[in-house]
Amino acid sequence: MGITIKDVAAKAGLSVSTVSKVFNHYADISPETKELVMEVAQSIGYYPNATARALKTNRSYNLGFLFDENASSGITHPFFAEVINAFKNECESRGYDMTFINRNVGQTQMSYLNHCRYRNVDGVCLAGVDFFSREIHDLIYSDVPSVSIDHVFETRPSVVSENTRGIQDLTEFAIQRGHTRIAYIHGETTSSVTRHRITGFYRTMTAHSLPVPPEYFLEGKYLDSRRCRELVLNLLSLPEPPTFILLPDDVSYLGAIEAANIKGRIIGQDISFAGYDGIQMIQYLKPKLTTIRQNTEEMGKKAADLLIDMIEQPNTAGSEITYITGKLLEGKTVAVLNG
Amino acid sequence: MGITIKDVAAKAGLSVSTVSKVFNHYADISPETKELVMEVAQSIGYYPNATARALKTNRSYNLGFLFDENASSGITHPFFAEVINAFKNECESRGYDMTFINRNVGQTQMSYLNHCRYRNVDGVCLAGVDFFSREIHDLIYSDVPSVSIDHVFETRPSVVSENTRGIQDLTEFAIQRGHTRIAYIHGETTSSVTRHRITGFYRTMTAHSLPVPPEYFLEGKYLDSRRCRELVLNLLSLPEPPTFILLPDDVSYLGAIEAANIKGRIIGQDISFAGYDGIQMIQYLKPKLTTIRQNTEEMGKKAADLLIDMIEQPNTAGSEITYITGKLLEGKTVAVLNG
DNA sequence: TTGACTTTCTAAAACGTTTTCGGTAAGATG
DNA sequence: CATCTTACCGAAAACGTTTTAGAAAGTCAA
Repeated sequence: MGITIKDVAAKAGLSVSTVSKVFNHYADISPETKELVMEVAQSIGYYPNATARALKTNRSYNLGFLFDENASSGITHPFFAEVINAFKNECESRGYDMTFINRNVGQTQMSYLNHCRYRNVDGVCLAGVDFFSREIHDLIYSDVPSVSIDHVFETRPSVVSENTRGIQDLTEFAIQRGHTRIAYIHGETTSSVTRHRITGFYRTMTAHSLPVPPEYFLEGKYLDSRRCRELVLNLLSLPEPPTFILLPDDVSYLGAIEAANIKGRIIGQDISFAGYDGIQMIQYLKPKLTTIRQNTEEMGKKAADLLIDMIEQPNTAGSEITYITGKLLEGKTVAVLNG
Repeated sequence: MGITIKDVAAKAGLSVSTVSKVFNHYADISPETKELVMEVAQSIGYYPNATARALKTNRSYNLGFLFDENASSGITHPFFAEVINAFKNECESRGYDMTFINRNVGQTQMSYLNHCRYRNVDGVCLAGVDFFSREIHDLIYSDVPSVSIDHVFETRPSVVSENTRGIQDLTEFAIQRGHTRIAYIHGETTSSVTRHRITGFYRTMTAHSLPVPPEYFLEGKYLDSRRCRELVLNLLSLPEPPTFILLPDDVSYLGAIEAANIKGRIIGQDISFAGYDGIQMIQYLKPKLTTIRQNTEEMGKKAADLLIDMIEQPNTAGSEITYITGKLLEGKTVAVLNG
């Protein structure tokens, strides 16, 4: 069909092997031959075929990205979109392409592991999945190189954002400004991200000998502003409402604003909020949200680098954990009570 | 390395050809043999290798997605993210995977066309690129099947959202509510999307014999709320400011809100706005934005279907244009002047 | 001149499939 | 019983590469 290495060989009057060697930078090729081959290749528009190459070398230069199996938000998720984008950019600059790994390929169901094998990906990056499922387990403990984001497996490298630290900073920030009645609407406890954040929260509160009454500690959902709205309404209806509320994430702030309006509270005065993620679009809201800006750029890039390093130097592959620190973005949503 | 068809053949006591035929649903296989092969394959965890298959059949079951070459927003773009997600989901349910096509694979620059050939994609979908560039031209007029979103090439099928209609509806909506001083901050004129929208705007204004003074017609930028803020400020500082402003898109509304606040205008009373896209997150803002909700789900799905149909039935491949109609979402940002 | 290196190239096998073309055996037909 | 079908299976070539092992020709020292 297309132009193959044979065409180049024929036109250059050389063997296929020689042409191949030129493209793979072998040493035993004279400069003249090299130049000739390149010229001919250029002139007839030859480009090596990745599939054929992959078949022979068992290297596809294709990386899998596995995330969000329930596909509720998918690529649309503002936080993951940024991470994926950074991952993709780093892949590309290192010569790899990226393919999404999923379970339903056509009619037939396929395990993640099989999908990886089927596509011959050189490695796979996991983010935002159910890290405790059997399927993920099978994949992680298989021979396909992998790296996980915001979850650590003992045998694989991982990139995790310092969630404990982030919530600690936020809580500390509130306390420094005189808040003592601090509530936390956290995300789903099934994820380790949430558990780390909860740890950070309790740790800080305890350090300052502040109580956390059970009605101040609620399970919310990530990215669900409607649910957040309800929970904030509940909190504000309490006989003794909190003065500061930690939200699951930035998107939840949309619901929090509504709840505050309904209750006639002025944000940053009568009630204080903090989010998590540092999503660009949310930062445009008034009042500007105090939050932790996650370094998504770094997370995606680092994940790609770890994965590719592992692929290219399998001997040096470890299971290191790379911590990415977020940054507290001070907005206008936190009242100063001890002015 | 992995488990191959040979292993299955050996264990089942059959030839490689027979096993292959089972997996490709050939007719000349007895039910018993079929079952045996499936059983053995299952038991040793065999899955056909897509690369080998691709090499032989010249079909990779892999689709390229090409978008946003300058990578400014990339996958992060709220509108494209939704389209891509829908495209991806439809691909998957029809048995295809998706790979992003770009230009910089490793150190070496590679044309889009070469990247497609290199990866052996069965087809490619284009969205949000510079449709007038040479590179895109080369790709579109090559033999690799393609479909474009929001731009039409005569020789290829395309999916376009009814942009002219959308702006028409919005403008009409404003006029019906008594607005006559209507300004339009449009996006970059390099895209045909913008040009269609502009057509819709002028057409409606002219139909109602309403003037469009030059100072009411400004070139903004998509997704740039800061720039929008400046332009809205300018408009509101005019001796005779407009009462209604069409914004480039929903994200721009963030800037518009700021500008209105600065100028002390109450949105939906003193000044009216309309956006475009219908992005979920923006809909949570107060006051709720009147906008056109683009049917991104349908756009992505349809693009995938067109592309796959073209690949699977090349004879029936046409160059039809599929129009996707948006839906006017009535918010609270438009004042009624003729109440 | 000879042997030992170097340098540069090539032949051929291999990667894991698909697919064409036959082949064999069993059953059907006369 | 001989022949024709039919149903099922396999051998082998091919897809476009990479890579190993070695061949051919040139260089150089003794």
